[in-house]
Amino acid sequence: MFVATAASAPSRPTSIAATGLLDELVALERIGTRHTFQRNAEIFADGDAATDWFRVVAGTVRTCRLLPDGRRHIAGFHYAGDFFGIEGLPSRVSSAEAVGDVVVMRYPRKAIERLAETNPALARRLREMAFEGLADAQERMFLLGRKTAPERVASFILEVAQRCNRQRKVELPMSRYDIADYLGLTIETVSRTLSAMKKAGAIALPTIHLVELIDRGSLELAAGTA
Amino acid sequence: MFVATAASAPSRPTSIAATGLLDELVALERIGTRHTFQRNAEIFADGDAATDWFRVVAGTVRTCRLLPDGRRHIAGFHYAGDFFGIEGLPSRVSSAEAVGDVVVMRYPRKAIERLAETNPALARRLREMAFEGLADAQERMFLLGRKTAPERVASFILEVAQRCNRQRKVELPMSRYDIADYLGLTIETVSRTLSAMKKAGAIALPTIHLVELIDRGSLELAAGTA
DNA sequence: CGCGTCCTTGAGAGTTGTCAACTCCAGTGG
DNA sequence: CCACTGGAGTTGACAACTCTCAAGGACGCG
Repeated sequence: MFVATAASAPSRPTSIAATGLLDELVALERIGTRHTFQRNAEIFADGDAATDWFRVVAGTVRTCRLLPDGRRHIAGFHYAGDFFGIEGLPSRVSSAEAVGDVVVMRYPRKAIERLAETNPALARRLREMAFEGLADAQERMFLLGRKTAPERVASFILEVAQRCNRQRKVELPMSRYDIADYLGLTIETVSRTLSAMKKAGAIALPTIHLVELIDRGSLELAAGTA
Repeated sequence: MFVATAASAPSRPTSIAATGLLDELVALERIGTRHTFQRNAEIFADGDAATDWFRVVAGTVRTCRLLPDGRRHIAGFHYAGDFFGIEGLPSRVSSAEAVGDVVVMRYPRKAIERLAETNPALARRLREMAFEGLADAQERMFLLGRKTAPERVASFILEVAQRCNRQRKVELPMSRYDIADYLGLTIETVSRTLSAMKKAGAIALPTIHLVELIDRGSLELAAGTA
């Protein structure tokens, strides 16, 4: 099970066997505990001590930040295989919630650190993971700072498609509200933009949570950066 | 020299002696080479092979991304002590430029990786650095996704003040254009917002590149999250 | 079948962007 | 010494994109 989810994770696929990671990953697995959460359940809360790391086994997790007046921003969606809650702060500045029903593994941070001290392969993997996270974050900052609403939505659809290895039918497990808070828009703007893309023939929306890519080229063009 | 700059770097100060990092840092220093760049000179370019990591010794560096139509976003400013160019991608998706005259150290990535394989303390430090970078990036994403122009500018001033350990007089080495591209605004909006803050008595602007914090409380209030 | 939640669509408002003129200042050369 | 020049910054008027507010539709669930 673990190997399967680990293999489905990578944006930059590395052969587990080749890196000699397998033993380390098994060791990691041994210190983890399995937990399930229902839709919208809180996995950890803003202000909690950040004593654990998490990894998604099944389902989708969102990490959120709130402003006192209610404005919300979603720092990220985490899919099967992804680690989350791994920022370097002693306490949480965001909360993590289940988008649908999810299964996660929880690893005590201290135990991971101990493992990493003696397992260079695991240490390298953790490092790579963090650096990949940095690259992703820069991509998102660019989107939030300089892209228009249609560009953001197009980028988002393509991002999910790539993350989940889908060519035509892309599942969006999250609500429009989640998408809006992820892209720095409002639900109305997201909805309108999707409708416009549908009318333009770039996508179809067979159900609320499914996007079908009709004209990928025009989406990539709209996204600004493919 | 190295120890001094390393000591001036941390947002989360860790005693170098206590972590036993000193030897590793010296080893790191040995594989680095020193380089100087003039104002606006390019340190690395979009598309270059990401074979090296960099650290600022003196001055300020900006990392930029460009859209074909000319829109620019500044992914980050890097001050003395900061590492930059450490994302996990094989080639650069951004360029790095000197804001003023700068001195940087360049470290071959492979050599760093080799060092990290055998030095758990260095490996841990690199990991911490990456995780801190992730936390910073989340803060920035929140700013770009959900904060208003005045909130962004106030947050920026406070961020620079904290980064450079200043209480009242904060130096902004970068141009208004740089600030705008960092905050996802236009120079006009940045300029107007600074003028409004000045008129409101929150700050003074003795010179173009200097901000004096008159009423820090109102700035923190305006920033939304202090 | 009714209710609630999520989504869509419309109309109008507001923040921020665009375009343009003006100021300020450093550097240069008459 | 002063005029000229160019870049950076400021300010104003207007436009536009996105948000806000509001109503109406779709769908699932009791």
